[in-house]
Amino acid sequence: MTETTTTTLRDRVGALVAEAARAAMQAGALPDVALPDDVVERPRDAANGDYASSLPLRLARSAMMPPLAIAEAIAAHLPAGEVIQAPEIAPPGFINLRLAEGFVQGEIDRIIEQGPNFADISLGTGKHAQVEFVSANPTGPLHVGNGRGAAIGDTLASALEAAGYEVEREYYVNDAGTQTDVFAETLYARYQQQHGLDVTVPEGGYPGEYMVDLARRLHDREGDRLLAGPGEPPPPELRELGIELMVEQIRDTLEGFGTSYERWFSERSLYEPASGETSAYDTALGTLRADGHLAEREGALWFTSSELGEDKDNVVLRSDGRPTYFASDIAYHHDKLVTRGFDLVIDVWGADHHGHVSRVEMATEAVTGNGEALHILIYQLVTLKRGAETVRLSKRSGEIITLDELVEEVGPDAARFFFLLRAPSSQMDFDLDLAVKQSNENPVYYIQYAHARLASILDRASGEGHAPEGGDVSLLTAPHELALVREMLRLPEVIELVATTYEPQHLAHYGIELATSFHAFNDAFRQQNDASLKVITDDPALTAARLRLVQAAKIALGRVLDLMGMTAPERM
RNA sequence: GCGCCAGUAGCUCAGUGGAUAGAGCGCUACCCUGCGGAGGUAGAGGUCAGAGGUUCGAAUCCUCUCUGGCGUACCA
Repeated sequence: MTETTTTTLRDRVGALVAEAARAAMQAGALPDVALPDDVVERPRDAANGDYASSLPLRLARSAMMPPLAIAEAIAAHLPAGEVIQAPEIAPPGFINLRLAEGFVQGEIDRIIEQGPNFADISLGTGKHAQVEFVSANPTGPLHVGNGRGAAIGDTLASALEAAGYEVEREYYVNDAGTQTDVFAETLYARYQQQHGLDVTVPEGGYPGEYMVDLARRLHDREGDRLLAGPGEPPPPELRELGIELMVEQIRDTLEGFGTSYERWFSERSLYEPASGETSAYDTALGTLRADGHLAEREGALWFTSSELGEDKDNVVLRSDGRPTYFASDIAYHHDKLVTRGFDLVIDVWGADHHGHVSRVEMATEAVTGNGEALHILIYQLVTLKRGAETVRLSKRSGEIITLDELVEEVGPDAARFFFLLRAPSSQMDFDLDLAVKQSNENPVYYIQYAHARLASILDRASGEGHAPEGGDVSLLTAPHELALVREMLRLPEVIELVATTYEPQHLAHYGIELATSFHAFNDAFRQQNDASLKVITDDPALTAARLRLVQAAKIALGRVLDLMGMTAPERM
């Protein structure tokens, strides 16, 4: 059994350079100076090696030596080895490192051994993480903007899993606030209309047509038993059933988008004491009160965040005695971090909520003492366009484009990938006309096509009696073959990057680059007009070796697609 | 007004203080009796919004200005 390496290759190479630097210090070739954490990076230009270190440039000041002299001192203690070739020094003070050919070849076997676990790292081993995302009010269908949150949150969760965390995906259901009152009133009006009553939707209610559909479903299911007397408010059960139906609809939409959750967390449950104990709300507010973070003023109860550096205080309990959503948020984060004890909690919010970030962070720190564990990820809003025309995203505007409609038009894979390509912090335009018109040119197909081609080659080889088993990877020496392996070896580093920056777009861009490497590899024979460069050739040993490369590439590409929640088709 | 996020190729966008700033789409020219052409190769296209500053080195960090999005409720 081969030992599984769960650090990244970058860390391994970096450790070699750091060791060499320390050896140079011990030998007196270099003054004893502190080393930075990261000593190697991936150079932009492959001509500068697989990894490069700018350590000499960075140490020049503290070591009081010219960068090139430092580079030579380090390089002298950095011999060629199993992993890297002899280093090259490049002005003004870089040490360029190339992976040893034998090492690159051997990694093919290791990737096949690891199979679907290839690229797992141990960054989060033993830690529990929670990613909460979408969490839209259950008062209407999900729109396109929610899709961005779903793609980001789900992929982030997958990347954290690959990084070793135990991850829970959670949807926070706002079933307790004033918006659900408005929802219930609107639904009740539509429900009454179903029974021929002349009632209008209340001022400020939800005008959308979906409320009519919802009322019809309610009518079909429950008949007229939810009708109250004239002038009476909607019965509580109607609200419950309405929210239930809406949550079901949202769950269906997300499943159709390829996203499912471990847990649907009810806001209302924060106010319900668990078996004779105090509720999460009482516990959290009690902590704040005990620590002197609450003050009564103007008949309301305030979180005195201005004493903690915030520009103003925030109401937790209104003068009419009803808690605000902020109060729920405090209790919710206490539950996440203290009651459930997650080591890492990521909230994925749309930019329309960014005004809440600092106060929730502050309150979380106050109530848990562990604010560091919370990371609130803000994604900028999606501007929806039809050609040049901007479509507003709002449940209250006339036209809303639902996530269902988007999935219907472009498919879940393309929709997810489109969202994942953009950094969360970047505002993005989503041109519906373009998405439909150019769906065949969407980069999602570029990646999936590469996967289908890989599968096809293995199929064909199998039909002709070839198999990857027993192939000798040391026969693979062509540049386009080794370049493909090198590209695969980046995946653990990409996962580490996503799991530490919480920015899933790196995965999407990497997917394109890996597919590009494969397409270039696969078309080399055609470009060079040389049939001996094909995978399946007259040479059985070479064929078997190349099939191992193809098998490994299929594993790597399949992993990337899986992390993004996309299908990895065997044929298209 | 104040705060947060952004401004990079014609368009949509990547870019972890390092070497000649990239991709897709669009455009130009090539490569098919094709292990799947939804592909490959090459090319044109840039004042990294502007001005200062920090640094051996800045698209990246800091300050200011301009432009856009969002927020700034006892709404969510």
